[in-house]
Amino acid sequence: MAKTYENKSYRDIKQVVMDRIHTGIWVPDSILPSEVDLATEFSSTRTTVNRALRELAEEGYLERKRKAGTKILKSPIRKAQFSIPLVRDEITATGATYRYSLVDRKVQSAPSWLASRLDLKKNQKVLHLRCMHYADSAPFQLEVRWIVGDAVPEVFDESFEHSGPNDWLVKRVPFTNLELSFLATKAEGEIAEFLDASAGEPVFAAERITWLQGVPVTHAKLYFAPGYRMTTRL
Amino acid sequence: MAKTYENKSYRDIKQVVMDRIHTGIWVPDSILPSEVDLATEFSSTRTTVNRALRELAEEGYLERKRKAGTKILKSPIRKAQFSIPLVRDEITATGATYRYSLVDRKVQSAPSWLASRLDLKKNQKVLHLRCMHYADSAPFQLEVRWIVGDAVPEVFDESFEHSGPNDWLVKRVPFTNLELSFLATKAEGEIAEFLDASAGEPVFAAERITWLQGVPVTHAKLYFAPGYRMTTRL
DNA sequence: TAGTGGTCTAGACCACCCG
DNA sequence: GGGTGGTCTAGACCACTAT
Repeated sequence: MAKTYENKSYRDIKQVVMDRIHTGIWVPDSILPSEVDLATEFSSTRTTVNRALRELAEEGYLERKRKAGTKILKSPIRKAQFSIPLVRDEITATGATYRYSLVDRKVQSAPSWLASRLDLKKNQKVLHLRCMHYADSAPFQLEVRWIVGDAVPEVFDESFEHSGPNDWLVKRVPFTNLELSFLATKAEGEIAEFLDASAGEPVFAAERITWLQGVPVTHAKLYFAPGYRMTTRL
Repeated sequence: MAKTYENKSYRDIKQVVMDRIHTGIWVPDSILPSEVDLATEFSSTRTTVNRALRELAEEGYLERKRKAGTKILKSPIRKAQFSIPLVRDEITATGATYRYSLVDRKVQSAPSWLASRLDLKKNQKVLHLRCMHYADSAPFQLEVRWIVGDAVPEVFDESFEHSGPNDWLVKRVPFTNLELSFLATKAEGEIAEFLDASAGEPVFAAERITWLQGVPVTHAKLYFAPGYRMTTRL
């Protein structure tokens, strides 16, 4: 005997759909009833059902295609979301005091690895910065940044003595594309010294490249002090 | 002379809102006009404006509160999304051939560090597994996994000789909560051998803990072969 | 308590794309 | 060609919360 549901909210519908998937009433690779049918079953409207299914699709559980219908994905595409706060916020959020220090600043031609990575023209002028971010006087992050002059000419007027280029960039230069990588690397030489790490110690690093409408804006490599973890919860 | 917009789609409205923020027409910390006003301006309806603003809020640009209105955030909370595919999919997506190998399998009491981490009772039975994942015969990932027997009793009947516990778990055991960390660690001893890494070489690792309605299900630590990067684009 | 966003309804037109 | 999802409209009631 089929149980009848009389739900109202899109949240309830999401819940029922997920329950049916988990209990095996609906199985992976099969097609769900159409929105119209579900709306009838739930004594709801298509608009509400649509929102429920749309969100579940965004969350990676379903795949929707016109005419083909809504399919249950075999293995949900689990998406981990990391929020990328400003270093300052990340540090002060822990209760620690944030301190910034400019290590060096130099205008130069783009080194060839960078030109190749960002697809720059030969000899394009870039601003090269190295900065340290401290949490309660302990090294937290070493930032090695390159900013493309053609994309942001005003950057050459900034000293970045008292605050980091990231703060400045997010306020001034929007970006439309971002490539972000996480990796493990070895702390050596100066990097180890700045981070107060033993030579050869593994450190967590992030590499970040941003573009504004196809134009490369900046390349940043962030080396975190030993022991750093990037964590998220779902 | 104020320009009038006559947009229809929620996408257009999102675009206009973002443009106004980027060009400084609307500034951080200020409050946007109400949905009703915007609907009028855009010759649209509140429903459509609502969707536009709701999505921008989800994307981290706005903060919305009843009665208080919609505020522009100073520094948008940038969210990086990483999809967490099954290892198999990650490897085959590159065109390489995937191979799985069970290293060892043991039923035992939870070691104290694990019991503490997952908040298990003393002497709770867990299944301990170590597995290797290869891409074209090159080591790709070493998986060190613990599965809590009380949460998944059937797991003790599985041999996991020919396919990994992850495949099995995602099909059989839904989870409601997930903690995921990325970190850099040193390859030593057996880990280095399995990953074909030099002793002391930095490797990228992920730690993943899942719960089902508050009950801990599994703990996995994934060690990637040297050189691995986790990358995402926005 | 009044104003704002959160959500639902009922209906419509359309784009896409499978068969 | 026809069924499915994508989206918009016009209107309504409600929940929250700043004032």
